[in-house]
Amino acid sequence: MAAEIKKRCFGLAEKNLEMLLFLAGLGAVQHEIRVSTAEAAAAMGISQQTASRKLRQLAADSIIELKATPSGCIVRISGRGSSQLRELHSGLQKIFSGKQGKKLSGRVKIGLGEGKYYVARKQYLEQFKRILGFKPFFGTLNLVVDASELRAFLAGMQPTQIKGFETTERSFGQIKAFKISVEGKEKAAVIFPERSVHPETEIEVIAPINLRKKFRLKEGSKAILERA
Amino acid sequence: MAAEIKKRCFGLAEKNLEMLLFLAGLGAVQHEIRVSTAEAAAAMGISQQTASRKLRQLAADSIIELKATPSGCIVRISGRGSSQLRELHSGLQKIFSGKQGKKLSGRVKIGLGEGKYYVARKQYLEQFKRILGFKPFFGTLNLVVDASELRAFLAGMQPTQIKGFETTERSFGQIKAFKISVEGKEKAAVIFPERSVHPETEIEVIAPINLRKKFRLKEGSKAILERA
DNA sequence: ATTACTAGTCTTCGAGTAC
DNA sequence: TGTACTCGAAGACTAGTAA
Repeated sequence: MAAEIKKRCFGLAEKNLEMLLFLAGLGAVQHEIRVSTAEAAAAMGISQQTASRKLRQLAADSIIELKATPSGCIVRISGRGSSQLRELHSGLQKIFSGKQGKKLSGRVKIGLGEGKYYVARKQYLEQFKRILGFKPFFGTLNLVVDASELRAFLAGMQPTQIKGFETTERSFGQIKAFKISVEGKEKAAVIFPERSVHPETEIEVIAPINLRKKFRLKEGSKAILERA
Repeated sequence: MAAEIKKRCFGLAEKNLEMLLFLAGLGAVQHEIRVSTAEAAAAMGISQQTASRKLRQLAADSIIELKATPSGCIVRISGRGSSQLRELHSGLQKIFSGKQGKKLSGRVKIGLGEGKYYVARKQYLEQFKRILGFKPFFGTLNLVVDASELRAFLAGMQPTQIKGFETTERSFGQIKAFKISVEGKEKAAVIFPERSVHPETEIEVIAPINLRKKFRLKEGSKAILERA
């Protein structure tokens, strides 16, 4: 009975989307329409009872305004329903515009310099050189990015594994690295040391040169990463 | 086990649409992506097991190509999946373009003249005059239209009821009428005699004048109806 | 760390039917 | 014709767990 609140990818917490689309297709976004539950049921390949129930559920969730009369239902999609459909629409537009996860923009955050400490270990350096193809500059560029943009950006790439190792003092965990380019030019890599628990919206970038200097990046500057 | 085939409004026979949208948002339309079932599950507010099942269902329906490895899933949306998303996209575009069900185009079909017989009854004529506001020309214009366009066109209008009656010889059923205009000018009405079983894609139009003559319509000519 | 099977629970469906 | 209730059946979900 409790109204479940689920966060969904497209702002679409709606399970009766199909019915909503059917109604929208009948023009219920713009104005009131008449539908019988049987008509909707036939169009969607479900029973009249289920169509009736789905309509009432949509109405209960304020997705549509519903007046059930003995001669049919008068339906209009509410503001909330429209905005859900619009969100879906713009989401699809993004997908088919082709600019999906090819770039990632972030804002520079001057970190505490922990990155330096890890990256400078010679056991890591040797692997970076061999696997990524460059000896990283001593220091990392930290960027704050959007979590879902980051996910989309990374999903399309193969990660490279940098193995961990142990010294007499302590052990160093493995690092997951993704080859990228910065500002369309500079070869670089996003690294995820598997031990250190980063916030989901913060990433570390290493490159053969001092990125901050080359691109004159200050705290809060915008930087664009692209797939390599 | 049998693959159910349901005809749906948006060409979307897919119940795992949410997962499909999630994958598309990660760029799986353009290229292969890596996702773990747990990651997808967290993003969608479902369990890892369900995410796994949904992925396999999508793969079984050839909506996606799926390679499950011990280090995650490699997913790419198939041609079939893409086209379903595209259809959804264009459907939404139609909805928000605002040209939803405001007009209806049809092709003239020279009928057998049955319409004349009904329409010309003086008991009907009297009601047409009173309720629709005009005395119809002796003869109907038959149009072949698209079933779903017709449904969308009619859903946005209030029907007017023309009552049936009985003569000594036989009885005449009631007629459902929708006030419209033809070619943006001529006042008219689409009528549905409730007795006669029309095919879903054929409608009868009555007007105070001879529409066929006025607009020079022949068999197969295109005619546009608008809401009144 | 993965994927995915099994089993029990919970949700959703639709036939019958009331209004 | 309509909408919508009940209730038994079918399907979907998750926890536990194997691999």
